[in-house]
Amino acid sequence: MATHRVKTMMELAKVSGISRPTLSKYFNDPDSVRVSMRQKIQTAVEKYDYRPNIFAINQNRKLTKTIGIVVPYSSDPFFAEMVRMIERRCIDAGFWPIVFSAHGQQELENYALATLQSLRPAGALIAPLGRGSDFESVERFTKDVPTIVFDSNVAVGQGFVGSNNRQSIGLIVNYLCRTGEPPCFFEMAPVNPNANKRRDAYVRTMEELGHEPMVVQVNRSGWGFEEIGLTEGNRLIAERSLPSETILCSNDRLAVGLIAAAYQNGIQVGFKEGCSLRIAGHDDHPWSQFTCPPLTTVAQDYHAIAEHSVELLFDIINAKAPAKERTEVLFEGTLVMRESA
Amino acid sequence: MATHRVKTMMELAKVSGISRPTLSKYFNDPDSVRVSMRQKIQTAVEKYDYRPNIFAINQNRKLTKTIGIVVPYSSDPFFAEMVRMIERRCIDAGFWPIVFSAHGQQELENYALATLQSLRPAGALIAPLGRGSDFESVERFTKDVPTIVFDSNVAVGQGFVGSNNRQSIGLIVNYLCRTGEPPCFFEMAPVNPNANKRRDAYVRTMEELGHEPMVVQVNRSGWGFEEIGLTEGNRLIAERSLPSETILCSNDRLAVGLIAAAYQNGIQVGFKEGCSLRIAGHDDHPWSQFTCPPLTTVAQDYHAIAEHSVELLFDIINAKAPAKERTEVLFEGTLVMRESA
DNA sequence: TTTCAAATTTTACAGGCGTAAAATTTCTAC
DNA sequence: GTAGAAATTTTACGCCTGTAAAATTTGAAA
Repeated sequence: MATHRVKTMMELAKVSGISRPTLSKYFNDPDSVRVSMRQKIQTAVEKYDYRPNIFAINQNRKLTKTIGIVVPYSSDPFFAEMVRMIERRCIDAGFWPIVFSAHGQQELENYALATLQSLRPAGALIAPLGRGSDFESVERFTKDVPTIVFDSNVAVGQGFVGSNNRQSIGLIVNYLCRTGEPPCFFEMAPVNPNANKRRDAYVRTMEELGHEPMVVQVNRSGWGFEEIGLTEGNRLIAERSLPSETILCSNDRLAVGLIAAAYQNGIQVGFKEGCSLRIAGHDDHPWSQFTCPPLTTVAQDYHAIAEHSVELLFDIINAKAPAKERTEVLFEGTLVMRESA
Repeated sequence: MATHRVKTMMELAKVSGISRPTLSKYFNDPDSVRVSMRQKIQTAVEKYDYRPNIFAINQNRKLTKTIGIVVPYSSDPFFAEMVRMIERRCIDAGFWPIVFSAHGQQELENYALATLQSLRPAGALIAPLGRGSDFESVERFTKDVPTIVFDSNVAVGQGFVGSNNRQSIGLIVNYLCRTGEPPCFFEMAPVNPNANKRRDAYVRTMEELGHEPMVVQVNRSGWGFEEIGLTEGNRLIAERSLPSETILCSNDRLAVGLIAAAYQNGIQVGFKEGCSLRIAGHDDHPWSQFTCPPLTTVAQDYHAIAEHSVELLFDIINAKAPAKERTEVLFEGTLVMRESA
């Protein structure tokens, strides 16, 4: 069966006795040819190990089968997980996902968008850097490519899918207040809209419950959240400047660092007798169950967000008309009670 | 300056009064045209916001500027970090990196390789799944594309760059033996050559030091290392079947899970007075410094591995001749002493 | 067997750029 | 100012597939 390999569709047409347009039709949509023909083609394709030239294909198609995925930081477990789910859905739907990470840098986000744009993708799913984004560039991109924004609600694209921070923060603040001392809120300089929404949600919930909001903002930025949690946690502990013995972190990665700081200072973390600090997070990152103690947090609905983002994008692509209205979909968080708070 | 956008090189030639072949030459290598011409072109390109069509370009070039990067699991912090460094180097060298993750699945690794191959990349840097790889597929890929293998030494491609496990494991085993009870070795069913090499290195070093090797292998596989460390750690502790109070884990992620297990069983981990278990890892993952207690481990030289892999690949690409001999380069690990052992 | 719609083949052109060869212009050195 | 080299332009063809339109064949129902 190891016949010489065939490199063009024309050659395949010759050796298989099938016309080239029919082959072309088949590769565009295997179901568009008769069953008998389909099988004949499949046999020939395998026999001659033929694969269409991606570049030639996309040169003439108005719409490629490429779906761009752009995330701000690919090693962040939240995004890593999102990417995995999104990729899977795209492949299953016959699309060709291609992933870019901005690695936390505006320059690289712009590069990714420019590169992606020149690939003329059918659509894109992007989680912008947020505050670090070059808004003009992102907007220009979305003017050209059907785009769904997820996680960080930058006001561009045909839609947004994310978490309902108001609800999820409300949930955990309520829990923390009911089970002990009302929490203070630990955050760094906000890097994206989520961070702001979470702080605001914290403040509002505390006020609703009749407590004084206590926001501890440290003047740090970047994507090394754990390191910030550790360093600043050490400082706050040394200065004894934490306004509460219950600390709600703006996200799990910050909490991971803070827990490390507590440990290194000999402070027992947890909700049980003998513990002097309660620490909670937000997101339910994959590693949050492995902290010591395991982290109490609010889970974002990863699956729903990924699923819905992709569905929304496919709808827009298939509609072939830019949605007249930017849709926003928010999923609710669920409380995950572990040992830390 | 917001003139109407120009979409083809021909149009750009018309509006700028520069011939198309010269433009083509410029885009292939800006240095191949005179300075005055270069500036004229750059001005026109910006004015008309022109970007060459990637598909049309690559259709005719024998060699594209694409560099494929394939990793077994993009959310593993080791690979996430490697990808970041490799991407950066490629971009700086004027190449176009494109990343694929196998997400731990053979099927997806094959898909990634096939997709990549049809992009006709100038070269590829791949970290195979290892045992989970479809060797035939990987080998077929490397026959077609100049490839450097990193991390997991599967015997394909033009070269390999990785860590000297013999040395690094020797280092930490020595350290552990000098500072306390000789370690047992905790591993799961090996997923790649590294795992085997590390165990063998452990056994040999122990023998050299006159100690009885104690390998604890748990019959689990997959990429959820922390979970395995936690679950199996809990079991081993409950059964009291750990052969030593010093445990060297085959990698940091396993150690993270094991530390969590110890914590949850009320066991103090560390090298200090009052601790009853010492736990060490291998790799120095980004989050190993945030465990409780911080993890003692051996650092792989991420930077050197990334750097050298890329250099090697560029050498091969530029030589335009397949290396007659497969080169193997190993970098040494360095001991990172923290609190856990 | 006839009939007609559906599938396939034939023919032909388009897409945007690489690239080769010959003709022309521009620059550098004398 | 001029020769000679280097850069640029002109001209023309090729890459591999998409796709449209007309001609032909195929298949299944009547």
